[in-house]
Amino acid sequence: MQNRPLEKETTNISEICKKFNVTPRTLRFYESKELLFPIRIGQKRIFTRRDQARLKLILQGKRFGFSLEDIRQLLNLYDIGDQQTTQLAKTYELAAQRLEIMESQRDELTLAIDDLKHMLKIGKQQLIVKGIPV
Amino acid sequence: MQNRPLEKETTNISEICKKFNVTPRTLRFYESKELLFPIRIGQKRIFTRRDQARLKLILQGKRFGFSLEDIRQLLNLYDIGDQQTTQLAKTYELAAQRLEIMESQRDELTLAIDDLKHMLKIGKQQLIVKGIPV
DNA sequence: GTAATGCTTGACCTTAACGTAAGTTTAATC
DNA sequence: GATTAAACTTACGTTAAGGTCAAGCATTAC
Repeated sequence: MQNRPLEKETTNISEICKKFNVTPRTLRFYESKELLFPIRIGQKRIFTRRDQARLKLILQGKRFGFSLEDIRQLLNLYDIGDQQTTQLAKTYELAAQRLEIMESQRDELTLAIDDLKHMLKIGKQQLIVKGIPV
Repeated sequence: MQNRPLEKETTNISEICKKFNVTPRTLRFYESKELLFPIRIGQKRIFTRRDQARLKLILQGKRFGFSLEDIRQLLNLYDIGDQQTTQLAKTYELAAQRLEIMESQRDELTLAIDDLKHMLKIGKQQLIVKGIPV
């Protein structure tokens, strides 16, 4: 009732690469930057469920143009229970700032989308005038 | 009635730098990449109104993570009247694709914002439990 | 035993978007 | 005419996020 037999808890590097469509180099790079913390069996890396969760967030963060360093700091939010109290307040502050940035970013993106839509409309008319099917 | 005396049509590099908060290097770089086409008086650059309009769009585009090369291609939309018909259709296509990307990007951003808000809520409770003012 | 995998570490390479520094021209001012 | 300020060119430097070898273990496959 408390285990989910179909989800492997840990796995090796090549499985992760397939699953998330990244290269080994990327995973090692993220480890070197302290974004992931695979455990070692001998000298091989084993990625835990926690690593996989973090990786998912890393890739998501990248899509919004966050730097790896930004992401590293944000990931601490997920470890919020483990944090020292002083750190916790700081991390909270960071996240709050980030939220503001993201919201204004979304607003601007919305504006840009409207602009682009407008341009497309004009472009479409041009095409129609010239008798090109669109 | 058809001239706006308060808006200078052309201007030199330092004015542009102030106005748009960029460095001369940036402007020269954009010129080298064929994003801007200042005219030359002797060896000095003179930026036209067209250059300024383009620069505005460049800076806007950058904020959404577009590469300069992407932006260069999108800028062609604004020169739509000058375009060859064949190019026009292609550019339209490019812009339409970009619009889709931007819209899905906004959707994801919205999701990420919600996630982050959720995390902040949790973080806030933690802080309150520990008696830290927030 | 040896061959083929799969994983490892190190080291240097790459691209984008400028920064920065050094030396040169040009225009304006004293 | 000399100085100074603003622009210019050329060219090497920088940072982020990996790519791309090279060389070396360790395990399994025969």
